[in-house]
Amino acid sequence: MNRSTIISAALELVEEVGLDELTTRRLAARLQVKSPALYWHFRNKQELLDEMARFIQARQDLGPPREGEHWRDWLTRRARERRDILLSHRDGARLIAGSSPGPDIAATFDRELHALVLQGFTPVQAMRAITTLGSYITGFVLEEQARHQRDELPPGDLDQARETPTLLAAIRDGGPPDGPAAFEDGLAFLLGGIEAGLLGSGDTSSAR
Amino acid sequence: MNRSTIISAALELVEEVGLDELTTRRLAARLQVKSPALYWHFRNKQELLDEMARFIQARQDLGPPREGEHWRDWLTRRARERRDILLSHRDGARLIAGSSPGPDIAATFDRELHALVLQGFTPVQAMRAITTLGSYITGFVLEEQARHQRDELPPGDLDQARETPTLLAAIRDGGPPDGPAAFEDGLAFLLGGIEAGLLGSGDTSSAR
DNA sequence: AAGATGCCTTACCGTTGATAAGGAGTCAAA
DNA sequence: TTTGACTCCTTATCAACGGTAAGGCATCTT
Repeated sequence: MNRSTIISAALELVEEVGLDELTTRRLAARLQVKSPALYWHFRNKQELLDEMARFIQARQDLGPPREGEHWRDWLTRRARERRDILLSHRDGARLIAGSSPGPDIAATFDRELHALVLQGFTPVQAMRAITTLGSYITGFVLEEQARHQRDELPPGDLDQARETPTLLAAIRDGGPPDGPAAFEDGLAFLLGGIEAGLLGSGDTSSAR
Repeated sequence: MNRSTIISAALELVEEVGLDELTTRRLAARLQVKSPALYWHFRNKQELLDEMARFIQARQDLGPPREGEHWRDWLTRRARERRDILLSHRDGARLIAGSSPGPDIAATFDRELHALVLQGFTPVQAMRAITTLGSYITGFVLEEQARHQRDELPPGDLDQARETPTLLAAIRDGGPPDGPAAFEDGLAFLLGGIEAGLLGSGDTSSAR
């Protein structure tokens, strides 16, 4: 038993019972071990959670843009992949939101910045583009998963029909405020704004 | 002692010791009371946390746009105010991210949608604009506050100088990935994209 | 005067993250 | 071959947590 096996077991356990029910004892039991044994491999529970978050995020490395791929398509792929990864793990957004990044993440990040710089971004523009997308995705999936978990007990507050007509019309025409369509629309906002930001500043060869 | 005094005391306590150290016993002690007394007023701790989050969010109601105010300026004010509110409470983002909205929030939301519809948005566009901004702000401040709290113990990992040159250049020129400048840039991305989304769809009277 | 209700206390429960101390197995040096 | 160190786990135990049960004591109502 090493750190990797513990992390894998912990992720499996979260998948089954949720992040709140991930306790050192349950995790130890699943590993056929008593709970203090875990503290030989991890200083404390937070260190385990950090590594779990890093493990999830490490799957996000789609590499540089493909040959001739426009940064817009590449960032789109990247954003969707990131949301998919967070969604594919129960409480994935909560998990990564509460942990520190880690050094290998920084290296990947740097490579991504470089890819954008090659397509005409300044380093600052590249950083802003990626971190803004990151904040958006984290916030979006966080709410998405929180609602999904909350809706197991619906409050049934449907007397609002006359108090929130515009909201109801919006939901009727556009679906709920979370979900794939909402994500895509927000993503389009951001990519459009990033492009406009590029054009606004001096240099521009938006087409590659 | 009623619900309001408890909520106020709880918010003060969070300000002093942080959300993780908000326990029913500490809160009760501050109110000169034993901890089970709280359960007369609240069913459980989550209900208290929800109301705390609602209390914070209730301060966010800057009303409809001013006379002649363009939606872009109004949304900008709204976004900055929201970030300021979250930042003004310790762990503010974590607090509101983990709680359910509440019905009065829905009413405010509807009023905001209506204000945008009056300026040419469809209900769906209005909803998308506001919720996307919301996801971004939540995600941004969440990371901002998490880092602020984490940086009390800096890891000192500065051997990365040659491993992440683009990232370092970006930070040198543009400051850290959180902070006011980063927020403003991301906000500008979103507003630009929202405007482009309006223009892209049929109707357009972007100037009011 | 008698009950009902509101608000709090004392006592207690199971569970949690975490520490201390120690015991077996392995492996290397004397 | 014995000794000691190192690894990795166990047992025992801790203080603190969220939460419940039962009861006490005012105050208000009838």
